[in-house]
Amino acid sequence: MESDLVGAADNTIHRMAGDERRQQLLEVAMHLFSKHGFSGTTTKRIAEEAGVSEAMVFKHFENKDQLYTDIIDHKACSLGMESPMSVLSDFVEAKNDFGVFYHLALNALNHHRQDTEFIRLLLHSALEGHAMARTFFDSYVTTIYESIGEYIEERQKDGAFREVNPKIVVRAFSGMFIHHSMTNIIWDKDQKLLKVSNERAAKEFATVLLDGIRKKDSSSDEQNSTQVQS
Amino acid sequence: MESDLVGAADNTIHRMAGDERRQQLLEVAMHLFSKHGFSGTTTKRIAEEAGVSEAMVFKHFENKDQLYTDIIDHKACSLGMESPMSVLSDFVEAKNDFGVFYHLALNALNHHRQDTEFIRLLLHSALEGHAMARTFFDSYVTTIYESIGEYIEERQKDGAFREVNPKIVVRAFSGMFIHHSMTNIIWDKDQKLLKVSNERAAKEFATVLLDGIRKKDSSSDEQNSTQVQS
DNA sequence: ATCATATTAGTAAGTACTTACTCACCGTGT
DNA sequence: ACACGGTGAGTAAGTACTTACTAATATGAT
Repeated sequence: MESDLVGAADNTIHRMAGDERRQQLLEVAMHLFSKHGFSGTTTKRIAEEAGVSEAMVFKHFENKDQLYTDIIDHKACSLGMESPMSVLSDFVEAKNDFGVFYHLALNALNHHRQDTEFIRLLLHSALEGHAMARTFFDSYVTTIYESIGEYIEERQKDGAFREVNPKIVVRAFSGMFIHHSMTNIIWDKDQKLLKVSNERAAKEFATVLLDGIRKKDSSSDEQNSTQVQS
Repeated sequence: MESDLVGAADNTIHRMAGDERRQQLLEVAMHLFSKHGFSGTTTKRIAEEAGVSEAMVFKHFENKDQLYTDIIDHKACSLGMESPMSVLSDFVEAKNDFGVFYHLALNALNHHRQDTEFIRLLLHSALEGHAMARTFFDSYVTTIYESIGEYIEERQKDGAFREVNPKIVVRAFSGMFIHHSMTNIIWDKDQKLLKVSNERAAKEFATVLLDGIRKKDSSSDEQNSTQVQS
């Protein structure tokens, strides 16, 4: 069907160092798993793509399952788990509402764009019911819901926000940017339907969340509000 | 691992009518495909689950691929394709903003909840890059973006909505309820993180979209500074 | 109704090939 | 000299799909 080579820039003939090859196998495997899922990816194909015999895969990884979870551990540690809250703390302390939500969204959108493969892998494993997906969700997503939820609660006490269930607000807002990323990653890769920069998207999403789309002051000025620049 | 029988309420021993069996095979296969994906589902397993020999699968369907696309055609015609806009036309004509967005969301949420298997199938096929996923997206999703987009444009001309790219608004709003459904379907099936009725969710989402979460009458607004230059 | 006939639902046992995984064995650099 | 990166040739269990066949049922002429 397809032929997607990836790590075959091998002029320096064979014989990599062990760790190097292991790393390469992880990358090749991730690429394939993210494209075809777990059961859609064969160990033979992984080996081929890495330019190595199938036996090598099993020298470096106990079995296919182990390889899969190793990829996830590896990636989850290096990229996924760096708390998204750390970047926001300044804005949270300053109670800069727009800053908080803008950077939350922008940060996520940038991550998703640069780590498409991991997102696809995550989705595959979630659909297939792999245990790791649950782990990721429990430790990562729950954290965000709590942190952002707390911020919203605080701002409600300040009288700055309406009284809505904070979790619903988090769901609504994360829905905006996560669904935006998902659409671009799995449905509309060439962004025929909607093409915007991450900055623009984050800005509009944050503005909608905070102010909605309905004009509030129908009395005074008719149209100025937010200006749109493409 | 698991043992999920589905259509084995067979007291009337064997020998179904052809169409009946075909229907049963479609249902069983859909159930399995939605759970394990295309390559994760074997024809043997489908046959087993239907309580019939593997050969029967190939009597009714040319091959595994054909079975897959037959399921999708069948489902897409019967359930997916009924335009979600038809329900909204009354609200659109009345320019009932809340009505439009509330019922758009509620309708989708109810559909997603009652047709979880099809949603999972759709996601699997999109991830696996099956041609049908693209078809579904092109014909179904695009339609919604256009219809709702037009409504928003109209309301902007009325001076009722701010000037934002309508497509971004659609993306933001559809993100709220689609991501809500997706989360409940693939990540948080028992809704530990957030449990709300579809009516409640639709209401809050529509309200957030229209009015945001920030209080408008903030006379005591000290720091807003919602300016960020990208 | 009756019984031969045609049709259809169904199967057991294959075929040709792929799958994950193993093991005995190279060859080269330090 | 030997550890270490690497392979060729396996194996047993699956895989999608086929073949050659049986038996239940519908049909229709008598």
